[in-house]
Amino acid sequence: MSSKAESYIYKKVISIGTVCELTGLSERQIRYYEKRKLIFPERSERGNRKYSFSDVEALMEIANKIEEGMQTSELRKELNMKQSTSYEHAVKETMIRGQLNAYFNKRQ
Amino acid sequence: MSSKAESYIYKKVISIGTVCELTGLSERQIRYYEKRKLIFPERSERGNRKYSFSDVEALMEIANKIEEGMQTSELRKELNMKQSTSYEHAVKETMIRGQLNAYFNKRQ
DNA sequence: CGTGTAAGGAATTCTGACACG
DNA sequence: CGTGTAAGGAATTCTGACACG
Repeated sequence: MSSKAESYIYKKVISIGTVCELTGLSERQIRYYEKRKLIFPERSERGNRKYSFSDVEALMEIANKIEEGMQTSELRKELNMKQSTSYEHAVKETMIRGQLNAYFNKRQ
Repeated sequence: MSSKAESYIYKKVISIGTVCELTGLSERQIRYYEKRKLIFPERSERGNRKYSFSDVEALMEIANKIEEGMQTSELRKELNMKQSTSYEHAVKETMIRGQLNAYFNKRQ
């Protein structure tokens, strides 16, 4: 009754001020990393940015990498790679599933 | 690297406006249930209420019970019962652990 | 490139109170 | 008892810009 396995991790409910407290970053920094397409907050009706816990984690990793001298463009490339990799995985899975379906459809 | 098992469910990071959206309740209602000691938000430095996902779930249950005609005083009693029950459990566990410790200490 | 800051406006949140019932 | 509302102030958030480098 009180525990649904909805992933609260991805729910965008945290406002920028709270994200600042959680990450130690400034609003300026957080908005800049958004501009560089490293994070993707949602917007409330009024237009206020809303972040998830997942975003907060991502921001802390970004902050570390930046401190180490990495540039946002490089971080952006990393992100693209991760995404294309999981995209390829998805494609592979879809293909296999297609083969399985074809197989079973023949037998039905 | 990106998944820590911290319970985000209990982290107080959601502001009252967002809680309104998530629960469908008014700010007035949410503050009133706090006054009746049914929920316990934290406060930011400035004094703004911060809620957890757990609070949001609790509020939705409260809202249901209220709709069914239950009063906040009754809900408060329910809460006391739940808490005293888990308190009793904790006491029992502590006692058993004490016996175990006593047992092993003797043998050392 | 990454970040600080002052600027001005619009929405947010807070509290205590009047109101109905 | 539970909730709506107008009131006034204080903090929040937003955007675009100037700045340094």
